[in-house]
Amino acid sequence: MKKKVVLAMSGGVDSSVAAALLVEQGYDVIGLFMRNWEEEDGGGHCTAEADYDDVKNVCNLLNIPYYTVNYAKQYKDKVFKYFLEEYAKGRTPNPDVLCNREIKFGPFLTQAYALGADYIATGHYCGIVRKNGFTYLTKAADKDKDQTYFLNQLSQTQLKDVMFPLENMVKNEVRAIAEKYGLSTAKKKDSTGICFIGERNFREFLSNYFPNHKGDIVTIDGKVVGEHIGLMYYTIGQRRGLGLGGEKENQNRWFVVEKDMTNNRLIVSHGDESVLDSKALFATEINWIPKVSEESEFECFAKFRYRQEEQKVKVKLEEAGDKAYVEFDTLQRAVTEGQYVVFYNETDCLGGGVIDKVFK
RNA sequence: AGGGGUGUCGCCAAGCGGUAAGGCACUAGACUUUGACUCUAGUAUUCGUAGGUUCAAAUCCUGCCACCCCUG
Repeated sequence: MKKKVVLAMSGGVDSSVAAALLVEQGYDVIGLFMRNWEEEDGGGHCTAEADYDDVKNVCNLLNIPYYTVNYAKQYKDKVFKYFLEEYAKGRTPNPDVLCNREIKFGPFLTQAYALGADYIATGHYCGIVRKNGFTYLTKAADKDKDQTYFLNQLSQTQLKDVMFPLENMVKNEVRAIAEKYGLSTAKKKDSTGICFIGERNFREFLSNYFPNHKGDIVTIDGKVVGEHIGLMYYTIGQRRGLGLGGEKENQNRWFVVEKDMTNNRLIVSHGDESVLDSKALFATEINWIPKVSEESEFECFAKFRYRQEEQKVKVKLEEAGDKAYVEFDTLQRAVTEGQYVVFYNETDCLGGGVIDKVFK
């Protein structure tokens, strides 16, 4: 009896190739397409349609069944609500980390099991290893595409039956396989932007949810140099979008140093960037994979944002590992509250948590 | 009212008779399953304005306008 795998298909190359590989490996594959975002601003919801068309094409070519599910409500309640709340607090959230925890490995998992899945698969670039009764999340073979950062919040239960068919693949190979199979997605551009919402003018998008609350842009010394359109539109270390020109004595680019929520002021500087450096952070809501360390203090590596080199850090656990102080080996630029700190050793993703406070 | 100074792209700012540097902003791409960062490219037929001198003016001359100082 063939093992049944339910695969999350987005209509991109990665999940398309994952489907082909699973079929090749002799699994009984079912494709599931998620539609989690209802357009509210009139604009084209045609992308989701086009993506679903690709899913259909690929599934028909591979001769596997496919279904579509809609978790727009769950997405809104569990991901988007948090996203807006965080912005309202002046933080910079990472909705995609939650999207994985709450949707792709939430209702989707349930649905997959309901369809009789033995395994659940996605087109993520990351690996999975099972030993000693635990499931480990490992880094992808393609170091450049590694997506473990976004999966740092997954529990053992969620990972239990997960497969990542692309774990040993490099992007080029994936493209090549797509070509070989003649998949309609072979040359499709990688999708970017917030998961399910897609790439868009971020400022314009946020403006649908927040009133413009203008205020002063001031330098560290308190000199007013401009006007901002609302603090939620900016994030620490940001340069573009400030609209600030050069000054006679200092022609360097301006950047955001801090968001003063109480006074509705955006603090900026230019030139010396060391004001953005920090030496430690305090993280909350930490999820450890596969389980919390037995030592309350240890060294490992960490990333403070996706696509960053891993940094050497020292972790000091608090509250049974739910929270932690993380000290950096070297100063880090623009570590931002609301983002995730994700821990690694040489081979595995050890989990991660929300950056709640940053220490300079 | 008198004396001095300044007016070059949204912001700074070179140029000072030979046919508009540069930086920042901005725009567009690249990169990217968050937001950022980063990278590449583009961006003044025109120099406050009206005349004049000259083969040739942002650069010289004159009037006017605006702004900034100082003196009353």
